[in-house]
Amino acid sequence: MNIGLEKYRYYIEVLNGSNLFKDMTYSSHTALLEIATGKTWPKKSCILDTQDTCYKFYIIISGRIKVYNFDMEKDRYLTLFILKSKDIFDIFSLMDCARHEVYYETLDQTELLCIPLADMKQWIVDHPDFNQYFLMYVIEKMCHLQKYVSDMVFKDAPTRLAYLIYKNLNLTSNELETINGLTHEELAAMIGTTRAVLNRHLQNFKEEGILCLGRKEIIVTDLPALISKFGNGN
Amino acid sequence: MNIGLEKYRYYIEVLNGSNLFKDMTYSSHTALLEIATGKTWPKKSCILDTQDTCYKFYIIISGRIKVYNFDMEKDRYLTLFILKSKDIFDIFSLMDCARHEVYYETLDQTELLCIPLADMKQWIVDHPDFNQYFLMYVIEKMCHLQKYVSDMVFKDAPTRLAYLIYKNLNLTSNELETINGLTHEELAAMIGTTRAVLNRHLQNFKEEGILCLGRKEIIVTDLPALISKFGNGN
DNA sequence: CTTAATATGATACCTAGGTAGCAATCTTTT
DNA sequence: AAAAGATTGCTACCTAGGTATCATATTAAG
Repeated sequence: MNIGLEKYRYYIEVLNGSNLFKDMTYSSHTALLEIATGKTWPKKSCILDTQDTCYKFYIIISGRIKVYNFDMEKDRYLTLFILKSKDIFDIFSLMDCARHEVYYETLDQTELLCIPLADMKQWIVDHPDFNQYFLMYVIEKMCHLQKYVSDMVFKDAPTRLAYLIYKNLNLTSNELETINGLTHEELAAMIGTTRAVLNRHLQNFKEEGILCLGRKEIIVTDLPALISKFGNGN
Repeated sequence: MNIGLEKYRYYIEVLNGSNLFKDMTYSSHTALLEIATGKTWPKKSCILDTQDTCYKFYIIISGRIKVYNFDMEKDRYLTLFILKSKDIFDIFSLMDCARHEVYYETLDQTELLCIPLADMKQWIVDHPDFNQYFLMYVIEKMCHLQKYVSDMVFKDAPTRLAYLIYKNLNLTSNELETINGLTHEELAAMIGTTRAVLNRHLQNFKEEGILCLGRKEIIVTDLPALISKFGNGN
């Protein structure tokens, strides 16, 4: 990679802040940046047109990317994860995993480090310590999926919605993070329901004085009441 | 471990057959069996009384163990996986992962290798190649959860049921594997529904001539019709 | 052998949530 | 400025699936 020193430092800083790369030597980071290319994708870019993630591996520097899968019959999609700074993808192609029906799309303008898959694999061979952190990372994502399944089965939509908002609420600033600025459509896809249903429950919460609603904006006005909506089992 | 040669060979054979341990040297296996104890658990044993999986790691030799989580409010459980020969658990405690609400219960009499967690961690340090296979293993499980979530959202109960049966059907012998001999309650927990609903759809399938039902037994009589129930999107 | 526990089949009822459709804003593009 | 496209709010309707409750078989236990 041939870039300005400023940018280089910035990338290193992000790597240092991530659980995946933090405990590595400076030379490991250098070797990684050596094989990486900085890229910027505009909002709403769809990635993984099959070819792409088959040959490239990505580290997110800034911005958000949703990982979703799409159901043709119902013409609906389901968001599995929202990836942000310090996240990586695609885990599966890195492991030569079987076909998995997952798509990627940027929610913001997104900066990434792009690394040819073969180079990344070689880097991992050269830095075997990484496997351990990688494992932790994958297991963390797996925990999320596990809770996702059980919430879909046991919790109703209002409960899932309340929890989604709470989980992404910065309790200090009282502002939403990670899911801020998303449409109702996007939020619905994050709790496995449709826009209409999500809106219904948002309106209910609003009438109960729990939320204020604006265009692409949710403000929590009664936190205890919000918490009581999902209650103990979380 | 101090056991008969016959049993020793049997364990080695299982390890050789597993994706997790197959590509290892004989001495790696020996080192593993050195720190392991053979155990047999009767049917319906509940494991992970918190203490247990915190300090032990298990490799399944024979039998089945369901991994489930339980919802107090609804008094229902959801089966996430069924582990069998060559599977391992608990992944999470091995990685010092945060609390996760998952329980284990044997479905059959089950033979296991039991290894103190600390010893297992040390063994992994001594055999770093393992991390790679472990990663593959975890990602495989993750794929399953991913499909689980999206099926819960997009597919109705009959579709999920048909697919469950198909996936566990040995096409050569026309016999069910892994889910054979389970009650309707257990089967329902595998597709995130209740016994009543599952039974309803089983009866429908039966009337359509797709299945024959016996006590703890399902026989597929019309495979093409079964397949048409979940159709293309799988 | 008797009793208790488990497993299945079947009924009726109810509700959460999915669907369709439309109008009113707000934004972006032409 | 006008037109097209998003985004949101709201209505009415319908259905899959959850709940509750029995009645039978079948198996296990005392």
